[in-house]
Amino acid sequence: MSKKPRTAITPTREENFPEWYQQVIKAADLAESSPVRGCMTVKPYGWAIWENMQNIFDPWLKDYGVQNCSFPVLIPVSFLSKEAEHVEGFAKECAVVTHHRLEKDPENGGLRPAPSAELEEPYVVRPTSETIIGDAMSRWIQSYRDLPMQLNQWGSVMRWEMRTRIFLRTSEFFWHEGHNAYADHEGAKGDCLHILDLYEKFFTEILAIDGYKGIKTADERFPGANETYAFEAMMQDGKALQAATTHDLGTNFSKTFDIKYQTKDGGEELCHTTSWAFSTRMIGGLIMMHGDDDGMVMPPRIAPQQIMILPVIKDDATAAEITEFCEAIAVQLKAQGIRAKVDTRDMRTPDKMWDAIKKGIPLRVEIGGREMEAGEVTTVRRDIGRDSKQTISVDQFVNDAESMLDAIHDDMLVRSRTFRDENTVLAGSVMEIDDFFSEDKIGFIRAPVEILEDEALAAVMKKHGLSTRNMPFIDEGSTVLIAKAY
RNA sequence: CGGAAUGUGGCGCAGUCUGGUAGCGCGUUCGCCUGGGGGGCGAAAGGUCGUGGGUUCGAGUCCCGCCAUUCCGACCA
Repeated sequence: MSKKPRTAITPTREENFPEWYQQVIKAADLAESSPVRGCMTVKPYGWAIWENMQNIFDPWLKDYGVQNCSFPVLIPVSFLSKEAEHVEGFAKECAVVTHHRLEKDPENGGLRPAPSAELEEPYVVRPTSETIIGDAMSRWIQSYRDLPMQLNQWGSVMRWEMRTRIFLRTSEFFWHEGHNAYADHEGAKGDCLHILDLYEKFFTEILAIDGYKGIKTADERFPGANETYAFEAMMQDGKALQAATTHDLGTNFSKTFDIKYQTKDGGEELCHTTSWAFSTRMIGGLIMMHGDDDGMVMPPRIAPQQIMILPVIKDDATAAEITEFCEAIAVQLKAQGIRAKVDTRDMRTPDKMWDAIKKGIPLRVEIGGREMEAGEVTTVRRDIGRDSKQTISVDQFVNDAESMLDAIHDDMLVRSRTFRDENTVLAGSVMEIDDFFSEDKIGFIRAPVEILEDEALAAVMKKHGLSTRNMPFIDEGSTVLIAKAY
């Protein structure tokens, strides 16, 4: 009587992808929704992923010349209103601070904003910081010698979203936002392209997620940008996830915030500014890219725990000895900079295993009396599962651990690429697009850009909930990607 | 903000139609046996039934408001 092995996550991806996504977050203990509408509480295991993202990416920015700093979380409403397109884009989703004091509410005994403490000018909780950083840059940049100015801050922003999902879209989310200023268009454009390359490197080499770099169509541009460049990844359900963007803001913000510099010959010119970001949304991307029906599958380089060592203890007599044996191996792994840990919790072994599986720890190591006697370990790769179970000597394992993790990363990246390629479909007409999505197929459509001129396109896009993702560099602007998106 | 659904111990649900002292599974705690992909037996703890009103002798159950979550749409990283 062979029963189909129970999956750790119900429902499965195939049964109900959005619900599966929620359940993975819960099972892996990444985050939960909070008492604050639309906001999430990121739990330690989830936050550890974000910390790793910061720790890895931040030095890359520093190496490029970017300096970190911090601007206020509150922005004067008057700042936001200066750039016309920018206001239009963000005004409708701003949380507004109007008072600076609470007082006892005579009506119900609770607290209320004190009417006497109303601010003359309200603030918005920053939805993004172009304006307040533009204001600073106008004072900080005087001469061509001050350029380029490359600033970044790690922080959170707030956008009052109508519909939220943990990591993918929450009212408050964490990100880094870079804001650079250059003397001319070439500088700004080069900046956008360079940082997009850094993002690509980060997504492929660290997160094992490949996608498409490209230029956004006009209607998908950032409010206030002349050009938006984006990295678009394909999730397992075929929907697109905009993973990161860089914006060429031209002189739009320089004009409104008076960001000018004196040229070598004494003239006065407007700066060309850029802004660029990725966010905690990428944690959602990791889940939807790599997760399976048993939960999270962490790419090794971002995994908070890369190797989990499970002592398999049968009786109290050998417990201490086995644990010690495990700890000694962990020490050797840690000496190589590997994030390894022995699970010494007072739980049943199978429960520990499932916990490691649901959390997506890349490599699980089981060590019981048998292994200890023989000087061996049993390893299991999370991305492959029980079929990858193998027993090797401790020495070999310690020696190969790093390359085993690299192999996991490489395989995950190849799978990501293969999936993307297999689900990117060429289409030459609006009808083909309609047919594709009418048949419930998933993936990206790659169509000639001329299709954007076709008057029938809008209706089909609307019918299937599609949007243009970008015009990918690989086709040098001759095609456009069309897909459903997060 | 429109359409739909849901809110009952930590989690998943039944109970609501037909009002009458709040139940089940998992998890948790304790004990014993166990321990290499979710084990067994026994005991125990744990709930203002989302919230505020109303109807009633009596409300988880009926009526109204509000809030939250999820899904679909519009909007968006």
